[in-house]
Amino acid sequence: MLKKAAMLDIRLIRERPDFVKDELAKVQCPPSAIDALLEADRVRREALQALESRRAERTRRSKEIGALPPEERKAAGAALKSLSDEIAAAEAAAADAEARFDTLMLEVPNLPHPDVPVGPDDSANVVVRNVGEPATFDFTPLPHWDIGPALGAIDFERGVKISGTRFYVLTGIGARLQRALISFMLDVHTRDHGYVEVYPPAMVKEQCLVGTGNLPKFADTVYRDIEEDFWFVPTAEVPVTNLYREEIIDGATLPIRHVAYSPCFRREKMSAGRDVRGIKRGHQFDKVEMVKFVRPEDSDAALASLLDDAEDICRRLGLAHRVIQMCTGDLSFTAAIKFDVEVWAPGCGEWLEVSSCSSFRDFQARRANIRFRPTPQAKPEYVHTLNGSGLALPRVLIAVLETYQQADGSVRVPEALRPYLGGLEVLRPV
RNA sequence: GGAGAGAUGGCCGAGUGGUCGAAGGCGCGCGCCUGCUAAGCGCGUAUACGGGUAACACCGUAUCGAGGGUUCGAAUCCCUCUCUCUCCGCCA
Repeated sequence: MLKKAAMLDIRLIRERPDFVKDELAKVQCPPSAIDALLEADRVRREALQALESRRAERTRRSKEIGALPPEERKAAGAALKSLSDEIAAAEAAAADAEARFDTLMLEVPNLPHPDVPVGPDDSANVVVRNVGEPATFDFTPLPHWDIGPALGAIDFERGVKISGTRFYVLTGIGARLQRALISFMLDVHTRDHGYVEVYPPAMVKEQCLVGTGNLPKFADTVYRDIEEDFWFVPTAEVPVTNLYREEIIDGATLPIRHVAYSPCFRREKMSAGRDVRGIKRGHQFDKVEMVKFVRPEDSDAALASLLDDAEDICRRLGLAHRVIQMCTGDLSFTAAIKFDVEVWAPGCGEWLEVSSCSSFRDFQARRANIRFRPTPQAKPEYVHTLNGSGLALPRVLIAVLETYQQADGSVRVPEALRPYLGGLEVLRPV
């Protein structure tokens, strides 16, 4: 069966090509991509019509043969042989046209949401708000790559020894602190924010990556096992969004809100040589991810609350943070609108992205074919999908260590985490 | 990993080469009838793409786990694969 892999609605592109071109220009997609797509669509439809009219004829004449007495069928059938050959050729032509169309279709990025500021690159991103005062010190705060080893919490050397560059080992209180953070976040989201926890596979089939938009364009950022054709998830967004792939969801169950803890694997080829210090950017890290499936009319409100759910973790941990809205030029391939949450890390002196909250509108739903019935009798419609980290672990760990460090090298444990560490109040150097 | 069984519509379940997108039942929807309820009766009840329409209607094609093959014609025959179940082995 020919796979329908629409990312944008081809009907919208057909009917309003200039509008689509203008919008995509804002996300740095050239208009020629749309012209190529429209041409491929035209070729595809012609091929389809040619094929279908021949098939209709064959069906009609074959049925006539079926009505004949058995002894006459063989002779009557022989006359249809050439028609069948024609159909085979038409099928091949249609499959080619379809494949060409699908290829182009999958490489067109999402349309930006009208609320997104227009800009060429990250310089035009907008700081939406700052929350909390950055921690101040009467001594020079240390970066986590000094604090961590001193606490016996991070072992960089052995991480490199066993797995190579961009790997580290959390040890003792470090491992325990990360586990506490994971439990804390999952509890907050499930208990107070209404998410249903899932624990998904970290290895998925190729089709899942297409659904979320990682493939075909970003294959070089994902690890895979060639022998079994498994792909290692770069984020829980992939398995969780694909939970409902190829499904028609009962409208009454929307919105669906999931939160998932998972390891994440990234090749980080694009960032070679950058952020090599510390645990900020590794090939493997842990993350708590929130994913929502909502009715289209609810997606704007759902994004606002998703963002607030992510920020709530920062608030409860007492981490100074800011919210950045991405401009059109800095939007990801799949996002229609996106806000990043960054926490302040006073030791390394930088804002760390701990969450990226996006609405994909119907972009992923089209690719993954996730629909819902608005009412029991209505035709299925695409859901809107959203997701955001809630939050990314190693960076929260960094922010906690650096924010709560004290002059003697110890680190206070934020109130909210103490129940998860048996009441422990201070981490002390070993 | 070894052996066997299976995969049909929302569900159950017929169908082994032709008029089958698929009997029958259940469920569901609409209507009728019945002074409640239950039963009964009639009609309807998948998805996608393309054409068509102001929008409906309507027309065509595809889909009986997936892919390929045989044939004028495949749910039905052949091959490959996937998944599920049972037994054995192995494990967390």
